[in-house]
Amino acid sequence: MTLRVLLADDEHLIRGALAALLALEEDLVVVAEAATGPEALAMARAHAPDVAVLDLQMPGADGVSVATTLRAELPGCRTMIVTSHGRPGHLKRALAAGVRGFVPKTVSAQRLAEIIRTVHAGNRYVDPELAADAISAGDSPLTAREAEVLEFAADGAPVAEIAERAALSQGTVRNYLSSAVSKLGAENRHAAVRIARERGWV
Amino acid sequence: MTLRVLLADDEHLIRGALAALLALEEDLVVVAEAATGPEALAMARAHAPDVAVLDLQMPGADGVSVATTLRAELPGCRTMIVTSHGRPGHLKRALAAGVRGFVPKTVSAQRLAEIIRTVHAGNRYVDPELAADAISAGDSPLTAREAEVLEFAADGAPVAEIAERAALSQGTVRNYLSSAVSKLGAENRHAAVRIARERGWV
DNA sequence: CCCGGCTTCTGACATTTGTCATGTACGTCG
DNA sequence: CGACGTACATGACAAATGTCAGAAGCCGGG
Repeated sequence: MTLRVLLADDEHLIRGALAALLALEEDLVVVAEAATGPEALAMARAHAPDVAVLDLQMPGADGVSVATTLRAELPGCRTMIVTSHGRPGHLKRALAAGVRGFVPKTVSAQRLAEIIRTVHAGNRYVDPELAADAISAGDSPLTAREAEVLEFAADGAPVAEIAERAALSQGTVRNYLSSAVSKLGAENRHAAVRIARERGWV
Repeated sequence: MTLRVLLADDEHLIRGALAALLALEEDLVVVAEAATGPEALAMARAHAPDVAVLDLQMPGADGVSVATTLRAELPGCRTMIVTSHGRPGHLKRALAAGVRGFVPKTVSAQRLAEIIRTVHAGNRYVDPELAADAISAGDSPLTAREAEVLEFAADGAPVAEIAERAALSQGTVRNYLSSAVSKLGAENRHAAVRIARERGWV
């Protein structure tokens, strides 16, 4: 009884190397590979794998949104995320999307294989260090609107533009930004964006 | 006559997988692995490899600074950079540091092996797409001071702080920021920072 | 039902910015 | 030498931003 795996990562080098390493495991077989979010979805539909191993950052659609779609379309397919830069908020979003495994790329291949089996068995696995980060970072103190406005401010747009895009008055936008900045203990909104990014709250 | 390779990448998964794939090549042997910049240097000193394959982003010291040191200490050792997010400026800095190969992680393992051989033979290899990006992005239009001030502004610090850290008057800082912003065609300095980052000019 | 929190707005104010004109000093290059 | 570009500064003004007070509506919990 082999365990069928889908591998999605935009870095060809990594993906190929990973596939080779997983192929060494007796009970695992990589049935499909994908380099982008949409491609991963198409491959999953075509091959119905047991476990989908997704990179967090991919062109098209990120790992979490792929996982969400997969959860709806292929309930029998377990999903897990592998990532280089694990920000706490991503972990939260991933778990909310029904992802059962979340590991950094710093783990070894044997460990990854074990985790794939764990996930397939219906259990969950979250990297202890990432979990600790997520717990210590805690929940976002920002309200929904504050987060939304901060997101619009992320690329350095002036208040007028943010107001237009968020369909709010400029005064309201400034109030939200102001409260977000004070909640995050930042110097100004740009620093606030940076902090929220680090914590994965945007 | 085997070709001795040093592999440095902070992601254990990638590094191990890569080592396994390169081991399949008859003429290549991975003599050392490292997860950080300083570790890479120590390993290089201990094993004197023919080619050092360095990740651009590593804890401690990045690939380019490792390459610079290596160039001085072990002139016989060729260096090459492998990276996920290749920004044009990095390529320039890398070439200036005497790096002979610069490839994204999207290449296949066979290709990487070929490139390692190319580099060892004394030739250079730069990924065509990255090269095109670098050429189209061109040289930084910023003067040394403009770039310096922009860098201090990178984390969203207010002008007063930048002025202090750069030992300039606030007016001067604003002038530099202003000219940088107009040179980059940005809305404001924060957008300018983003653009300069993308182009690898910071 | 009333209180508190979230959302939304307005208006006013201080501070921080971006921009411009203008000036000095120091190199280099013709 | 004189012109030119770069580095650095000042001062002044307009625009953007940050902060505060106040006020209205909505919703959920006690």
